[in-house]
Amino acid sequence: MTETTSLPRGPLGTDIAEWTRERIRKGRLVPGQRLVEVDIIRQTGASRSKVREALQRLEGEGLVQIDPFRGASVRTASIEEVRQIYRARIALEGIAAGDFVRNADAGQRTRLYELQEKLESCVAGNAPERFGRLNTEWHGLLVEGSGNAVIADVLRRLNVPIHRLLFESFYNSDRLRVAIADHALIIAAIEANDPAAAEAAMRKHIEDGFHTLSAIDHEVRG
Amino acid sequence: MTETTSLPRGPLGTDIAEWTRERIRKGRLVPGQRLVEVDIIRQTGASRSKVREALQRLEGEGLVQIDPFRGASVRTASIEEVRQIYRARIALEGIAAGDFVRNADAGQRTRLYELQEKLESCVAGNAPERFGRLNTEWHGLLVEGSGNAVIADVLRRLNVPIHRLLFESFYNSDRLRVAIADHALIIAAIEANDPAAAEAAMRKHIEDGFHTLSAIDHEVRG
DNA sequence: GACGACGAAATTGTTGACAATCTTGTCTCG
DNA sequence: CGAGACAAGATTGTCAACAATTTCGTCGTC
Repeated sequence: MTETTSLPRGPLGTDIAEWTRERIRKGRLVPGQRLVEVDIIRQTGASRSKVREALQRLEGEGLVQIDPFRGASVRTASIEEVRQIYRARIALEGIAAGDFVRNADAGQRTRLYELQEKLESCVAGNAPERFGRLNTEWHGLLVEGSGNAVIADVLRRLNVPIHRLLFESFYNSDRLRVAIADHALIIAAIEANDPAAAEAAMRKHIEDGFHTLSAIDHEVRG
Repeated sequence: MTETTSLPRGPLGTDIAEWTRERIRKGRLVPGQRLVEVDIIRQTGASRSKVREALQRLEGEGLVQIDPFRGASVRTASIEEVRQIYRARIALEGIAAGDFVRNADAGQRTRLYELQEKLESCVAGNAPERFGRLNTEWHGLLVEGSGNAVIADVLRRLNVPIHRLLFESFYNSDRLRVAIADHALIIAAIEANDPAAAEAAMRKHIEDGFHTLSAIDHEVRG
């Protein structure tokens, strides 16, 4: 009896968490905004237990902050925290790039190259939204090819809190060109079977990304 | 009215989580063992809501696994997952060692040296239990000195699932001597103000640690 | 004795009601 | 007009009862 299709059950706690996560990502919920349980219940149809479970889950991920008797609110990530997150990304995606060289199979390499070509097509078409999605996919595929699910999981959690910033104006066409050139360097190291070079190129790529983000932040906040 | 001492409240959800976490660490709860809610209620005096909240929190940390209508059980970490965790530690503690050289103040450096001396005294006294605690403290201080709270948090979560293995027979006197020699190399790089060397030494240290652990595991499981 | 159906006990999932606390609007007094 | 006291409403925290599901022992049949 493994038949579990179309059970008349409401959404699970993880579903609510995912739903809220996505709303934060899309900028629908801004930092500091309070997440009232009843509102989420109305909009999702879930029970209060599930909503509370979801909010606690999101607190564990660092996405929201829960104060006693004041509920959950979208947490604001300071530029200093973003810097620390990027430092962690440098370490983790760096080693993942090296491990991609060591562990990725032919299919994964091919898919990486294909994604790179799609990314390049975005420059001409000037499609920053599409670039964002493909870029996330590119980085995700690289980590997947490294064969390390633990690192993949940690990175997923680290990346979420800064998606809001990305939606500001991160992907202007200058940054697009630089990012694609960085990717090309990483791919060259992969094709040359040089883990150390791949790691170094990835580190530089992410560090540059932070510098761009930092400049934008400095500009926005005055 | 910030006076909140001695509120007549039962233990919080986080307290129960901490309590359970500690029991898993100490080996009191073995992998696969089921965590029955009523038992935890009896032993801690907390309400069921709190216990369930705690278990969900622990699931988020990857310490326990929750199946529908079957409850929570201590999750087993395969040797492959441990390998992936160590790979992440290599990346994160490596970069933290480099950042310690860049960011740590004089007091943190001094404390690191003092801890190293205490660790050395454990070799003569043959006190593996004390060594374990001091070693955790040493690594914690190093990450703290790197000035990166995000990395510190990620590492705290990563380290928990393998504490069980450590209690088997990781800290025999041979391993003690090797670990202390590794630490000495890292400290030398710190004193020489050489971030790259500190990172490289830390990477080697953790990689050796995994090889030791892997050998023990291979031996134990036949 | 092995195997499967059956049912009671144990365990987890869900809901709703109530208590504790915060928030907001209003009123009074200076 | 502004500041503080007060009360009503809104929101979250807690708990206990009930429903759904699994687990385990028992019994009957082959």
